[in-house]
Amino acid sequence: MSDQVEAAMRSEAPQMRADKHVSLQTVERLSAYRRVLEELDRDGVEYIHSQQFAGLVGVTPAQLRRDLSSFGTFGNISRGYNVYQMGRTMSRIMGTDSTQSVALFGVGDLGRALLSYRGFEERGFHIAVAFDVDQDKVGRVFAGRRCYALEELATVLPEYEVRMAVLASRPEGLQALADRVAAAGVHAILNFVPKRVTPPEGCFVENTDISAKLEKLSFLAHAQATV
Amino acid sequence: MSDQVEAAMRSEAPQMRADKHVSLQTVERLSAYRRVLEELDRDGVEYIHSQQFAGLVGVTPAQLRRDLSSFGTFGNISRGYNVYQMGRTMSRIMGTDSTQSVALFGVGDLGRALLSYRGFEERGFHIAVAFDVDQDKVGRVFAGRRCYALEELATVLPEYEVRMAVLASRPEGLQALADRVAAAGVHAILNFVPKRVTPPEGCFVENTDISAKLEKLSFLAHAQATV
DNA sequence: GCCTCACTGTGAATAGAATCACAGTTGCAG
DNA sequence: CTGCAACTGTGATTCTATTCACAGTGAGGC
Ligand SMILES: NC(=O)c1ccc[n+]([C@@H]2O[C@H](COP(=O)([O-])OP(=O)(O)OC[C@H]3O[C@@H](n4cnc5c(N)ncnc54)[C@H](O)[C@@H]3O)[C@@H](O)[C@H]2O)c1
Ligand SMILES: NC(=O)c1ccc[n+]([C@@H]2O[C@H](COP(=O)([O-])OP(=O)(O)OC[C@H]3O[C@@H](n4cnc5c(N)ncnc54)[C@H](O)[C@@H]3O)[C@@H](O)[C@H]2O)c1
Repeated sequence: MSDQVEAAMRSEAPQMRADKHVSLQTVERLSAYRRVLEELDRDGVEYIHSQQFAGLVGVTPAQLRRDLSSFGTFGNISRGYNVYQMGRTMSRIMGTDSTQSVALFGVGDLGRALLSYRGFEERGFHIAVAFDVDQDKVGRVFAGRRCYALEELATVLPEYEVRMAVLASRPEGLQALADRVAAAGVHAILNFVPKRVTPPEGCFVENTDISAKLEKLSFLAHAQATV
Repeated sequence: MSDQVEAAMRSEAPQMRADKHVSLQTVERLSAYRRVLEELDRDGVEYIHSQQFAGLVGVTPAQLRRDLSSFGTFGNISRGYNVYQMGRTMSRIMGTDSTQSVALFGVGDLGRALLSYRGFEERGFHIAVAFDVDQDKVGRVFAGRRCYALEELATVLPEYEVRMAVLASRPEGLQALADRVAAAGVHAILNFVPKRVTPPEGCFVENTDISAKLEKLSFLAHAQATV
């Protein structure tokens, strides 16, 4: 093997780590890293140092390096990080390097907005199918995606190879819905319904409570006003 | 003052604290606490202990007590917490005991879903007005709310006494938009656009990145699969 | 080929959040 | 009125995340 090839391998191929513990907070920053890497790649940047990279993402360089180090070693000491290479690696780590099918539950106002959103495809997610309890909606096609009745869940989900689910239904029966979805083989649920869901066995649940965000902001704005 | 009255005051009136430091994580749990208190109140529960309360919210009793203690003392040692009283106090702490006006920027699919959502009013927020750059949308009324051109921002926001803003526009010019909004007197921004915003001076920014949530879930589901 | 410079990856130190554990209180039973 | 049982609020502790700081390294200049 020539020195060039060897050197290239050393500097280009990230040493991924089949590692132990990765903090949840690190995971949350990962998508921000990937987004910045994508922009840099579009701008034709080949290498970037932790200092500038961190500046673009809005974290400290130390934190960036620490986060990355929990997945392996990526950086070339003098040149910094290879933008393209590392973007690919991030996608691989997050499992978004190939498109995954997602199912939507609840084709209301929010559900339809999600269905017509293009951004998910760019990030490796495809809402392949929708479900609703409303008989007026079942059988119809929304933004190209068919809406099924909840009863068809167990047969339809495997058919579309659905790995993740988004809940935009109603608070009533939310836990039961989550349990059914998990039982049908879904291992990750994104929940928009403002009600607590106890994660079913073997299934991750992530909540997005928009009102809660507003409340947090309200508190902060208020608190500052009184200081 | 009779003993009864004195006892009642001691047990019912929360001792609020004009306190020092409140952790951000505590603030985020506050809305969950309030939601549960509301449900309990609807169910006619008068008092509840930290143990059961924590169970309903999904935190440990110790954490609940610690969180509450950073705002003052609420609990009656033997009877627990007064559900109604504490619900009111939570609202007051978060500044949601009276309705606040919110402005929406970007009347696209997501913006319209937010406009027709009833849940915000229940939580003390009222989207009073909308803005868009699209001339087809300016002047129209969406779910009862008028859509203005961005240029009218400086005059319209004070008119509606807007305290907070929601951004559901596009990535282009996002920072400039945030800066303008903040300059018009808004101190808190909820941003749905997947692009980093540097908080303008004196303004809090909270981001909700739905794709990032999916990416996090994808990572978790993947990671578990390989364990 | 060697030297220099500035960068990464990571132990050590610090800051911060969650949990433990209990002193002190209070409602209530008798 | 007294004693008991059980709860809160909080100091002390543990656990986790972030930042510091530097040894070791590689690219590029000469
Ligand atoms: N619209 C928003 O902007 C917004 C904002 C924050 C939170 N949310 C939450 O997101 C959820 C959806 O909001 P929305 O405005 O689209 O509500 P919506 O009432 O317009 O739509 C809900 C849809 O879910 C369906 N549904 C009800 N139970 C179901 C079940 N068990 N399985 C499948 N489908 C079911 C209904 O038939 C309806 O079509 C609500 O829980 C709401 O609180 C919405
Ligand atoms: N729709 C979704 O489900 C979804 C999900 C996640 C994130 N988002 C993000 O939310 C934002 C809105 O999504 P959408 O689907 O409604 O997009 P959209 O393209 O349907 O609507 C965007 C609206 O914002 C307006 N706009 C653009 N620039 C503006 C500005 N500077 N000031 C005011 N208005 C402006 C446009 O005219 C348009 O009406 C996007 O940035 C998108 O990435 C949307």
